[in-house]
Amino acid sequence: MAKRSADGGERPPGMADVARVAEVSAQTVSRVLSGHPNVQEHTRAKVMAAVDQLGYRRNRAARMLSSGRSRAIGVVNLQTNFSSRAAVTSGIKDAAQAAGYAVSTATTTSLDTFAIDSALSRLADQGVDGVILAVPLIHSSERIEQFTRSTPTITIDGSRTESAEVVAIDQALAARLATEHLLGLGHDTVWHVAGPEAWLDATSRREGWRATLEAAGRSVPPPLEGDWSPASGYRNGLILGRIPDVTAVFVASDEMAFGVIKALHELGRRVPDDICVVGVDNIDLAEYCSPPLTTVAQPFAQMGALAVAHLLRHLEDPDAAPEPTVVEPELIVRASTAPRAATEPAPASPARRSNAMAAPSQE
Amino acid sequence: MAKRSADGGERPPGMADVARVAEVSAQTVSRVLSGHPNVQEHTRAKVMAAVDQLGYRRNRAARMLSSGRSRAIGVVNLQTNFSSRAAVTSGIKDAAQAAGYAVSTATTTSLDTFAIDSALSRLADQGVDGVILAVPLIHSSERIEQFTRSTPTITIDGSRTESAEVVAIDQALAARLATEHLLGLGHDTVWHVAGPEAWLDATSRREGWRATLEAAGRSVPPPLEGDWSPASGYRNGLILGRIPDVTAVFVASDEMAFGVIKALHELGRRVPDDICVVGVDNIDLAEYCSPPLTTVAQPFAQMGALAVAHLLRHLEDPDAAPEPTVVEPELIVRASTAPRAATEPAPASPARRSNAMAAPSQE
DNA sequence: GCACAAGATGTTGGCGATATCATGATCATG
DNA sequence: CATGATCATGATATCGCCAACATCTTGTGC
Repeated sequence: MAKRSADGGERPPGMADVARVAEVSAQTVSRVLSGHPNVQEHTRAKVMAAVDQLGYRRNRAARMLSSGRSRAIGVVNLQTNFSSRAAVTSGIKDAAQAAGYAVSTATTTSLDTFAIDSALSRLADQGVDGVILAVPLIHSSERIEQFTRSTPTITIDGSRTESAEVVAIDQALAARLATEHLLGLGHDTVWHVAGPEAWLDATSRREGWRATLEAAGRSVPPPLEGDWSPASGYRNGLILGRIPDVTAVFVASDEMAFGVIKALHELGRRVPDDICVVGVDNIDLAEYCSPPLTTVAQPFAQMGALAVAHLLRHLEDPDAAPEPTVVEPELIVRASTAPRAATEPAPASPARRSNAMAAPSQE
Repeated sequence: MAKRSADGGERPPGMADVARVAEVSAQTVSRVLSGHPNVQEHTRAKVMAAVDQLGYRRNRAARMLSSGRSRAIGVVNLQTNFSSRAAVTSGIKDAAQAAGYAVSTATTTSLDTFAIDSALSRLADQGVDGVILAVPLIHSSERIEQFTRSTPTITIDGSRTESAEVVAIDQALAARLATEHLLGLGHDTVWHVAGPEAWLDATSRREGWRATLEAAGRSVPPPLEGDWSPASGYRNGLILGRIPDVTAVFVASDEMAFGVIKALHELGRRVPDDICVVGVDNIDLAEYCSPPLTTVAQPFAQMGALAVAHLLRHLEDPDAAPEPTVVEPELIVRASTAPRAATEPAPASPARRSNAMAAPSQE
């Protein structure tokens, strides 16, 4: 068995070593280290002294094996470069670390049931105590339901399952903020470049946009759809720029908004003079777009922290009532939107026809 | 002891259960699952059948405790939103996962010795078998050296320590590609916005830039310095735009380049007509900058994979010779650079004198 | 002053897997 | 056909810690 053969190195100290130095039993050491209340101050001090004299650290594997808990939580995330995803994860990590939990993330490259299931199994293998699901659950499978039943799970993108608790950003509100902002600037209606349907966030934004227009008695233009990438924004921008009616666009992500704006530039439509654009996410570069992008900031880190809080509460007390929670986004106004009245007649060179259809076709 | 009390749920099957079903000993199950060669095909099949009949999965904690190895590697990373960092991590994760290793990341918010040391400790607590250090090691402390001596470590940002192996992108080459590209376009010399000195990547780029200029017999302008953020690029752009001599700038990151370009726009200096800009990283949005950004793409994922390969090789065979490895970046030419000759006389508002001395002093 | 509660610490027995050694079977060789 | 080598498998002893129970101390009420 584990014989740190060769190496000549001495193995790291164990609880027994600490116990010997502190002249107490190993169990007492354990109690001190776990913050158990029934230990005399005097004893505690002796133990702590021994601990850092020896540079002792508890062995995670042994703890886990013995107690059946890992003090680790898992996160399922989609593998992307989008900073919004990273921001969520980092919020989760900070909160978890503060609570003494480790985080292990499993990334998936697709949203299909199999891929998500396999990410969950990887986490299960790691022995996580709970999971935060940061991807949309389009079709939940029996295996997934079974997992969420046996392992406390929080979803943070709006997915509902039988047995998982939900923490999310109010996406309908995000859409309403953006849309009302544009209407308030004097636009007759607002067009929309949505995210992929598979993403619940995306559909919530789309519905929020639609509802806002309807509530205001405006016509609802047909929504376009992208895949969150700047390239897909660009393709949609090439379309929007050719529709004379379009004066305001609500784009479901900043990355896509960059693409839309680039396309509009190329078509000679000025932003914000001819067309106003609002994004979502408030990525770092939003302010450095030209023009600086008006967008809806999402409290990613806060949501991550909240998800962790809920999960840990659930882990400590499995009977706690699951309460869905939403956090609110905030509109950040920059220069990609401006009052419509002030800049009505725009003689800028309108759409040129040309090889502008170069956009590669993809679903 | 671990008594899954209450819950009424039956505990997951153990190796003994599998052994019983397959009518072999637990040890044989272990052999089969570890791919040990000395097992008859017949037996192996029986065991496998039992395994997936029961849905058995080995308990990681027990394995770890018993074998002393965790089959997990750790990554130390800086907490940022920059996609380049995420790309490296994701390259690492993929490669590790493919090899059956888990990855746990520890993020640090600062580069000081204490913060890095504490990130390493967190990883040590997790019991990782090896570590990939993705942040620069400015001052290595005794504790850090001790860690790298006892745990196989790879650095991927150029840090050298006594006992860690190095995998890195050739940053001097990145700088040379950018600088030579600009010189090749007819510029007399090239200015530089560097990253923070603490980052070895940044200093390598700066030295590569300097060396290239010197080799070409050009004058070397004083380098400016940012902190990788778009905001710092913007600040430096406001300075550069006021210096009439400046016609070409090599910016040490795309994010900063966005800021530089925004500043130049605001000062009325056209890109690329008046000033050419080259970035580094080739982030997703680089193509959607206006103008689309010429940049040096770095093979982040490849480097991550390579680092994992080296680390695992080292783990399997501790005596393998440590061989430093570099991977090469690639220049991506877009519209933020153009031949100088073609656009010589640029009557754009030249430098105004003012508070342009804001440049922080640096060595 | 006694019985009993509550607090402080020690003792024992695994958690689930793997390493090591032991054993029985098969096989080549002289 | 005996002898040792090689292969396939089993038995046993932990790995380092924590849970449950046992024990010993101290304090408290009547």
